[in-house]
Amino acid sequence: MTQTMTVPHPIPEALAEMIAKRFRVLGDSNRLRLLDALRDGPLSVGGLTQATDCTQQNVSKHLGILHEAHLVKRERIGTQALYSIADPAVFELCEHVCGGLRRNVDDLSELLPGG
Amino acid sequence: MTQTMTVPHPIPEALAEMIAKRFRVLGDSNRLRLLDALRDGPLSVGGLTQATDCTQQNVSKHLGILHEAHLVKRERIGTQALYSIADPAVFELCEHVCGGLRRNVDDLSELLPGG
DNA sequence: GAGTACCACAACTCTACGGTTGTGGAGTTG
DNA sequence: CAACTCCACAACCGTAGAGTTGTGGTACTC
Repeated sequence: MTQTMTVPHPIPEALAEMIAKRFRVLGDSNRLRLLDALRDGPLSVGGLTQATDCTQQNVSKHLGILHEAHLVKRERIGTQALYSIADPAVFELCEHVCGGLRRNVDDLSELLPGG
Repeated sequence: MTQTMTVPHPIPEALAEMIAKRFRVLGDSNRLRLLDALRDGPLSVGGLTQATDCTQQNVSKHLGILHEAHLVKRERIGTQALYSIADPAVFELCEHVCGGLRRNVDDLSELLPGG
């Protein structure tokens, strides 16, 4: 499962920008919380607006960004728009980041007495 | 190795912001290229300046950001500053992102005739 | 058809951040 | 000490992007 080193080296400028762009899409806490809210299943814009404490317009805007990045799927049901996770792999990404953060904290902890 | 679902759900606002912040650090192509340039081993600021086409001040600034995020280590040797990868796991992150991008492209490819 | 949800687009403001310029400090060399 | 190299800090400018406000469009309901 751990496909190793498919990224060319040195990395082409264009690829670096593509990867960076996706990282930027994930670099907003509201968008992460929207994705998190969709873990239990599809939700409408109204439902997602309640899940976060943003305005409906703001939620719609962030969902548009996530949708353009193919991170969520959109399905229209009557007057509603049902959003769902397009690729569950995004959560693995967050797990990886969390793992890195944890190692950082552990390293700091060892530097302190009683750590 | 695949530690599953250690991220709480629903995700706390503060944690979402921490994860988002790290994503933002990785959301710049020059920083990704700096990390990529360090894959072969430690390099000085001068060396990294040559590897990219940025000014020395810009490289130093980005390295400062990467260092503050604990993504690179710094070691002073005389007048030089040797930077190196602090946690090789960042490359796995990039691999994951690349995997997601590939799936997106493949999905698009199937929609086109001859795909 | 009138009224009412539900959603998304556009324009605007304000902040965050990338890049440049200028400069100063630390270390080495002669 | 003087000159030079290497690096990082600070101030500035320009732009990308997050959030708000306003609004229009689509689909149900009565």
